[in-house]
Amino acid sequence: MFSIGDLSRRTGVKVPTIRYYEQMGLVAAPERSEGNQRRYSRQELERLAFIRHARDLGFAVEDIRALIELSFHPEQPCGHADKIAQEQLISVREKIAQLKRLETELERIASCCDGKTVGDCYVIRALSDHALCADEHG
Amino acid sequence: MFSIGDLSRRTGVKVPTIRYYEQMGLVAAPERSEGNQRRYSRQELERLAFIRHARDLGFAVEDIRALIELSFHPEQPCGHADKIAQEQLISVREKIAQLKRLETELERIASCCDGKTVGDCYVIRALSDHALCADEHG
DNA sequence: TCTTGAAGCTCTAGTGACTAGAGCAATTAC
DNA sequence: GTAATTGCTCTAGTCACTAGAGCTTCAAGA
Repeated sequence: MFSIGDLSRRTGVKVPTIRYYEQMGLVAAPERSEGNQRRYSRQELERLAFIRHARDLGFAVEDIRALIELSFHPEQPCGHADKIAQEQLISVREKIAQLKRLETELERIASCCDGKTVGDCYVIRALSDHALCADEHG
Repeated sequence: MFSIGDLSRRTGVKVPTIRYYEQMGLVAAPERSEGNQRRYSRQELERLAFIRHARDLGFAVEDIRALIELSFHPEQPCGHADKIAQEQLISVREKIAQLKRLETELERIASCCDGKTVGDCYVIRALSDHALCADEHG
Protein backbone atom coordinates (compact mmCIF):
# COMPACT_ATOMS: atom_id res chain seq x y z
CA MET A 1 0.00 0.00 0.00
CA PHE A 2 1.21 3.50 -0.81
CA SER A 3 0.75 6.71 1.10
CA ILE A 4 -0.25 9.80 -0.85
CA GLY A 5 3.38 10.95 -0.68
CA ASP A 6 4.61 7.65 -2.19
CA LEU A 7 2.08 8.03 -4.98
CA SER A 8 3.22 11.59 -5.55
CA ARG A 9 6.89 10.62 -5.81
CA ARG A 10 6.17 7.69 -8.12
CA THR A 11 3.91 9.56 -10.52
CA GLY A 12 5.22 13.10 -10.26
CA VAL A 13 1.74 14.37 -9.41
CA LYS A 14 1.84 16.73 -6.44
CA VAL A 15 0.08 15.71 -3.26
CA PRO A 16 -2.57 18.46 -3.28
CA THR A 17 -3.23 17.69 -6.94
CA ILE A 18 -3.95 14.04 -6.11
CA ARG A 19 -6.45 15.15 -3.51
CA TYR A 20 -7.92 17.55 -6.04
CA TYR A 21 -8.32 14.73 -8.56
CA GLU A 22 -10.11 12.70 -5.93
CA GLN A 23 -12.46 15.61 -5.28
CA MET A 24 -13.12 15.90 -9.02
CA GLY A 25 -13.85 12.19 -9.24
CA LEU A 26 -10.92 11.43 -11.56
CA VAL A 27 -9.46 8.99 -9.06
CA ALA A 28 -11.63 7.02 -6.65
CA ALA A 29 -11.47 7.74 -2.93
CA PRO A 30 -9.00 5.15 -1.60
CA GLU A 31 -8.97 3.13 1.59
CA ARG A 32 -7.87 4.87 4.74
CA SER A 33 -5.46 3.89 7.49
CA GLU A 34 -6.68 3.72 11.08
CA GLY A 35 -5.52 7.30 11.44
CA ASN A 36 -7.59 8.40 8.40
CA GLN A 37 -4.69 8.67 5.96
CA ARG A 38 -5.11 7.61 2.32
CA ARG A 39 -3.70 4.20 1.39
CA TYR A 40 -3.42 3.36 -2.30
CA SER A 41 -3.10 0.08 -4.18
CA ARG A 42 -0.97 -0.55 -7.27
CA GLN A 43 -4.09 -0.22 -9.42
CA GLU A 44 -4.59 3.31 -8.17
CA LEU A 45 -0.95 4.09 -8.84
CA GLU A 46 -1.43 3.02 -12.44
CA ARG A 47 -4.58 5.05 -12.78
CA LEU A 48 -2.80 8.15 -11.58
CA ALA A 49 0.13 7.50 -13.93
CA PHE A 50 -2.41 7.32 -16.77
CA ILE A 51 -3.87 10.66 -15.73
CA ARG A 52 -0.44 12.23 -15.41
CA HIS A 53 0.54 11.04 -18.84
CA ALA A 54 -2.65 12.31 -20.42
CA ARG A 55 -2.30 15.70 -18.68
CA ASP A 56 1.28 15.95 -19.93
CA LEU A 57 -0.12 15.45 -23.40
CA GLY A 58 -2.49 18.36 -22.82
CA PHE A 59 -5.73 16.43 -22.51
CA ALA A 60 -8.37 18.27 -20.51
CA VAL A 61 -9.60 16.69 -17.32
CA GLU A 62 -12.97 16.06 -18.96
CA ASP A 63 -11.27 14.21 -21.83
CA ILE A 64 -9.39 12.09 -19.32
CA ARG A 65 -12.57 11.31 -17.51
CA ALA A 66 -14.03 10.05 -20.79
CA LEU A 67 -10.93 8.00 -21.60
CA ILE A 68 -11.02 6.38 -18.16
CA GLU A 69 -14.70 5.58 -18.61
CA LEU A 70 -13.85 3.96 -21.93
CA SER A 71 -11.05 1.90 -20.41
CA PHE A 72 -13.63 0.32 -18.13
CA HIS A 73 -15.42 -1.05 -21.19
CA PRO A 74 -12.74 -2.86 -23.21
CA GLU A 75 -15.34 -4.57 -25.35
CA GLN A 76 -16.64 -1.30 -26.82
CA PRO A 77 -15.47 0.08 -30.15
CA CYS A 78 -12.59 2.46 -29.61
CA GLY A 79 -13.71 5.14 -32.05
CA HIS A 80 -14.47 7.54 -29.23
CA ALA A 81 -10.97 7.28 -27.78
CA ASP A 82 -9.52 7.88 -31.23
CA LYS A 83 -11.74 10.90 -31.66
CA ILE A 84 -10.59 12.43 -28.39
CA ALA A 85 -6.95 11.91 -29.35
CA GLN A 86 -7.47 13.27 -32.86
CA GLU A 87 -9.18 16.37 -31.54
CA GLN A 88 -6.36 16.91 -29.09
CA LEU A 89 -3.88 16.63 -31.94
CA ILE A 90 -5.80 19.21 -33.96
CA SER A 91 -5.96 21.54 -30.99
CA VAL A 92 -2.21 21.20 -30.37
CA ARG A 93 -1.49 21.94 -34.03
CA GLU A 94 -3.67 25.04 -33.91
CA LYS A 95 -1.87 26.27 -30.83
CA ILE A 96 1.48 25.72 -32.52
CA ALA A 97 0.38 27.66 -35.59
CA GLN A 98 -0.88 30.54 -33.46
CA LEU A 99 2.28 30.66 -31.37
CA LYS A 100 4.43 30.67 -34.48
CA ARG A 101 2.62 33.76 -35.72
CA LEU A 102 3.26 35.39 -32.37
CA GLU A 103 6.90 34.36 -32.52
CA THR A 104 7.36 36.02 -35.89
CA GLU A 105 5.74 39.21 -34.68
CA LEU A 106 7.68 39.27 -31.44
CA GLU A 107 10.95 38.70 -33.27
CA ARG A 108 10.26 41.74 -35.39
CA ILE A 109 9.22 43.83 -32.42
CA ALA A 110 11.99 42.80 -30.08
CA SER A 111 14.84 42.91 -32.56
CA CYS A 112 14.10 46.23 -34.21
CA CYS A 113 14.49 48.30 -31.08
CA ASP A 114 17.61 50.37 -31.50
CA GLY A 115 16.26 53.42 -29.73
CA LYS A 116 17.83 54.60 -26.53
CA THR A 117 14.74 55.80 -24.69
CA VAL A 118 11.14 54.68 -24.40
CA GLY A 119 10.18 57.61 -26.58
CA ASP A 120 11.64 55.98 -29.65
CA CYS A 121 11.43 52.35 -28.50
CA TYR A 122 10.15 50.13 -31.25
CA VAL A 123 8.59 47.74 -28.74
CA ILE A 124 6.31 50.40 -27.37
CA ARG A 125 5.61 51.90 -30.80
CA ALA A 126 4.79 48.52 -32.31
CA LEU A 127 2.35 47.74 -29.56
CA SER A 128 0.73 51.13 -29.92
CA ASP A 129 0.29 50.85 -33.64
CA HIS A 130 -1.08 47.68 -35.07
CA ALA A 131 -0.33 49.01 -38.53
CA LEU A 132 3.35 48.32 -37.88
CA CYS A 133 2.55 44.60 -37.82
CA ALA A 134 3.78 42.64 -40.80
CA ASP A 135 0.63 40.53 -40.89
CA GLU A 136 -2.48 39.87 -38.94
CA HIS A 137 -2.27 37.86 -35.78
CA GLY A 138 -4.38 37.12 -32.71
CA MET B 1 -16.83 60.54 -26.98
CA PHE B 2 -17.34 56.80 -27.22
CA SER B 3 -19.67 54.57 -25.25
CA ILE B 4 -18.25 51.33 -23.92
CA GLY B 5 -19.97 49.52 -26.81
CA ASP B 6 -18.29 51.78 -29.36
CA LEU B 7 -14.95 51.07 -27.75
CA SER B 8 -15.66 47.36 -27.81
CA ARG B 9 -16.53 47.38 -31.53
CA ARG B 10 -13.49 49.48 -32.43
CA THR B 11 -10.95 47.46 -30.46
CA GLY B 12 -12.48 43.99 -30.47
CA VAL B 13 -12.29 43.87 -26.66
CA LYS B 14 -15.54 42.65 -25.17
CA VAL B 15 -17.56 45.03 -23.02
CA PRO B 16 -17.24 43.07 -19.75
CA THR B 17 -13.51 42.74 -20.41
CA ILE B 18 -13.16 46.51 -20.70
CA ARG B 19 -14.86 46.92 -17.33
CA TYR B 20 -12.61 44.19 -15.96
CA TYR B 21 -9.52 46.06 -17.20
CA GLU B 22 -10.79 49.18 -15.50
CA GLN B 23 -11.21 47.25 -12.25
CA MET B 24 -7.66 45.90 -12.60
CA GLY B 25 -6.36 49.39 -13.20
CA LEU B 26 -5.13 48.70 -16.74
CA VAL B 27 -7.34 51.42 -18.13
CA ALA B 28 -8.28 54.48 -16.11
CA ALA B 29 -11.86 54.99 -14.99
CA PRO B 30 -13.33 57.26 -17.67
CA GLU B 31 -15.75 60.17 -17.44
CA ARG B 32 -19.40 59.35 -16.97
CA SER B 33 -22.53 60.63 -18.68
CA GLU B 34 -25.26 62.24 -16.60
CA GLY B 35 -26.85 58.81 -16.40
CA ASN B 36 -23.62 57.26 -15.07
CA GLN B 37 -22.53 55.60 -18.31
CA ARG B 38 -18.86 55.44 -19.29
CA ARG B 39 -17.71 57.96 -21.91
CA TYR B 40 -14.30 57.46 -23.47
CA SER B 41 -11.96 59.78 -25.32
CA ARG B 42 -9.78 58.88 -28.30
CA GLN B 43 -6.80 58.57 -25.98
CA GLU B 44 -8.56 55.83 -24.07
CA LEU B 45 -9.47 54.10 -27.29
CA GLU B 46 -5.79 54.03 -28.21
CA ARG B 47 -4.81 52.74 -24.82
CA LEU B 48 -7.26 49.89 -25.11
CA ALA B 49 -6.03 49.07 -28.61
CA PHE B 50 -2.51 48.88 -27.18
CA ILE B 51 -3.71 46.46 -24.52
CA ARG B 52 -5.58 44.38 -27.04
CA HIS B 53 -2.56 44.14 -29.25
CA ALA B 54 -0.28 43.15 -26.40
CA ARG B 55 -2.75 40.54 -25.15
CA ASP B 56 -2.96 39.11 -28.67
CA LEU B 57 0.80 38.76 -28.52
CA GLY B 58 0.44 36.78 -25.31
CA PHE B 59 1.76 39.39 -22.89
CA ALA B 60 0.47 38.91 -19.35
CA VAL B 61 -1.63 41.68 -17.85
CA GLU B 62 1.21 42.48 -15.44
CA ASP B 63 3.62 42.87 -18.36
CA ILE B 64 1.18 45.19 -20.04
CA ARG B 65 0.86 47.22 -16.90
CA ALA B 66 4.64 47.63 -16.90
CA LEU B 67 4.73 48.58 -20.59
CA ILE B 68 2.03 51.20 -20.05
CA GLU B 69 3.94 52.60 -17.10
CA LEU B 70 7.00 52.83 -19.31
CA SER B 71 5.11 54.58 -22.06
CA PHE B 72 4.33 57.34 -19.58
CA HIS B 73 8.05 58.02 -19.25
CA PRO B 74 9.34 58.42 -22.80
CA GLU B 75 12.61 59.91 -21.57
CA GLN B 76 13.66 56.72 -19.75
CA PRO B 77 15.93 54.10 -21.31
CA CYS B 78 13.86 51.46 -23.05
CA GLY B 79 15.87 48.48 -21.82
CA HIS B 80 13.03 47.36 -19.62
CA ALA B 81 10.53 47.27 -22.46
CA ASP B 82 12.98 45.28 -24.53
CA LYS B 83 13.46 42.88 -21.68
CA ILE B 84 9.74 42.24 -21.35
CA ALA B 85 9.46 41.61 -25.08
CA GLN B 86 12.51 39.35 -25.15
CA GLU B 87 11.19 37.30 -22.24
CA GLN B 88 7.86 36.97 -23.95
CA LEU B 89 9.63 35.75 -27.07
CA ILE B 90 11.55 33.16 -25.06
CA SER B 91 8.39 32.01 -23.37
CA VAL B 92 6.58 31.67 -26.71
CA ARG B 93 9.47 29.66 -28.14
CA GLU B 94 9.45 27.33 -25.15
CA LYS B 95 5.74 26.78 -25.55
CA ILE B 96 6.21 25.99 -29.23
CA ALA B 97 8.94 23.47 -28.46
CA GLN B 98 6.82 21.79 -25.82
CA LEU B 99 3.78 21.62 -28.07
CA LYS B 100 5.83 20.13 -30.87
CA ARG B 101 6.91 17.31 -28.60
CA LEU B 102 3.28 16.72 -27.74
CA GLU B 103 2.34 16.81 -31.39
CA THR B 104 4.86 14.10 -32.22
CA GLU B 105 3.64 11.91 -29.40
CA LEU B 106 -0.02 12.44 -30.25
CA GLU B 107 0.61 11.66 -33.89
CA ARG B 108 2.08 8.34 -32.88
CA ILE B 109 -0.71 7.60 -30.47
CA ALA B 110 -3.61 8.65 -32.64
CA SER B 111 -2.39 7.12 -35.89
CA CYS B 112 -1.36 3.71 -34.60
CA CYS B 113 -4.81 2.68 -33.42
CA ASP B 114 -6.00 -0.09 -35.70
CA GLY B 115 -7.81 -2.00 -33.00
CA LYS B 116 -11.54 -2.44 -33.14
CA THR B 117 -12.37 -2.27 -29.45
CA VAL B 118 -11.12 -0.32 -26.47
CA GLY B 119 -9.43 -3.52 -25.26
CA ASP B 120 -6.81 -3.29 -27.96
CA CYS B 121 -6.97 0.45 -28.61
CA TYR B 122 -3.53 1.94 -28.95
CA VAL B 123 -4.71 5.30 -27.61
CA ILE B 124 -5.71 3.81 -24.28
CA ARG B 125 -2.69 1.51 -24.12
CA ALA B 126 -0.28 4.32 -24.90
CA LEU B 127 -1.75 6.48 -22.18
CA SER B 128 -1.60 3.62 -19.70
CA ASP B 129 2.00 2.80 -20.42
CA HIS B 130 4.48 5.60 -20.64
CA ALA B 131 7.07 3.07 -21.83
CA LEU B 132 5.31 3.08 -25.20
CA CYS B 133 6.36 6.68 -25.68
CA ALA B 134 9.07 7.27 -28.23
CA ASP B 135 10.74 9.90 -26.10
CA GLU B 136 10.22 11.83 -22.94
CA HIS B 137 7.74 14.65 -22.90
CA GLY B 138 5.85 16.77 -20.38
C1' DT C 1 -43.56 63.52 -26.80
C1' DC C 2 -43.94 58.77 -26.02
C1' DT C 3 -42.51 54.18 -26.35
C1' DT C 4 -39.77 50.34 -27.02
C1' DG C 5 -35.73 47.75 -27.40
C1' DA C 6 -30.94 47.89 -27.18
C1' DA C 7 -27.26 49.00 -24.47
C1' DG C 8 -25.52 50.17 -20.10
C1' DC C 9 -24.98 49.72 -14.89
C1' DT C 10 -23.40 46.98 -10.44
C1' DC C 11 -22.70 42.92 -8.11
C1' DT C 12 -21.86 38.15 -7.38
C1' DA C 13 -20.32 33.83 -8.78
C1' DG C 14 -18.29 30.51 -12.07
C1' DT C 15 -14.50 28.73 -15.27
C1' DG C 16 -10.03 25.25 -15.36
C1' DA C 17 -6.61 23.15 -13.07
C1' DC C 18 -4.58 23.68 -9.73
C1' DT C 19 -1.75 26.16 -5.53
C1' DA C 20 -1.11 28.17 -0.86
C1' DG C 21 -1.84 28.47 3.82
C1' DA C 22 -3.84 27.68 8.48
C1' DG C 23 -4.28 24.72 12.08
C1' DC C 24 -4.36 20.47 13.41
C1' DA C 25 -3.39 14.83 13.68
C1' DA C 26 -0.81 10.69 12.43
C1' DT C 27 3.27 8.34 11.30
C1' DT C 28 8.11 7.19 11.22
C1' DA C 29 12.98 7.23 12.35
C1' DC C 30 16.14 7.57 15.78
C1' DG D 1 9.94 8.79 23.87
C1' DT D 2 10.36 12.49 21.10
C1' DA D 3 11.03 15.21 17.11
C1' DA D 4 10.61 15.69 12.28
C1' DT D 5 7.98 14.66 8.59
C1' DT D 6 3.97 13.67 6.45
C1' DG D 7 -0.82 13.71 6.39
C1' DC D 8 -5.65 15.67 7.21
C1' DT D 9 -9.58 19.23 6.17
C1' DC D 10 -11.03 23.57 4.92
C1' DT D 11 -10.89 28.01 2.86
C1' DA D 12 -9.23 31.15 -0.31
C1' DG D 13 -6.23 32.65 -4.13
C1' DT D 14 -4.38 32.31 -9.00
C1' DC D 15 -5.23 34.17 -14.21
C1' DA D 16 -7.96 36.42 -17.39
C1' DC D 17 -11.87 36.60 -18.11
C1' DT D 18 -17.24 35.07 -18.65
C1' DA D 19 -22.14 34.60 -17.24
C1' DG D 20 -26.18 35.97 -15.10
C1' DA D 21 -29.50 38.67 -12.23
C1' DG D 22 -31.87 42.66 -11.76
C1' DC D 23 -31.96 47.10 -12.60
C1' DT D 24 -31.39 51.95 -15.31
C1' DT D 25 -30.34 54.86 -19.32
C1' DC D 26 -30.15 55.94 -24.02
C1' DA D 27 -31.44 56.48 -28.96
C1' DA D 28 -34.51 56.00 -32.74
C1' DG D 29 -38.93 55.68 -34.71
C1' DA D 30 -44.17 56.68 -34.44
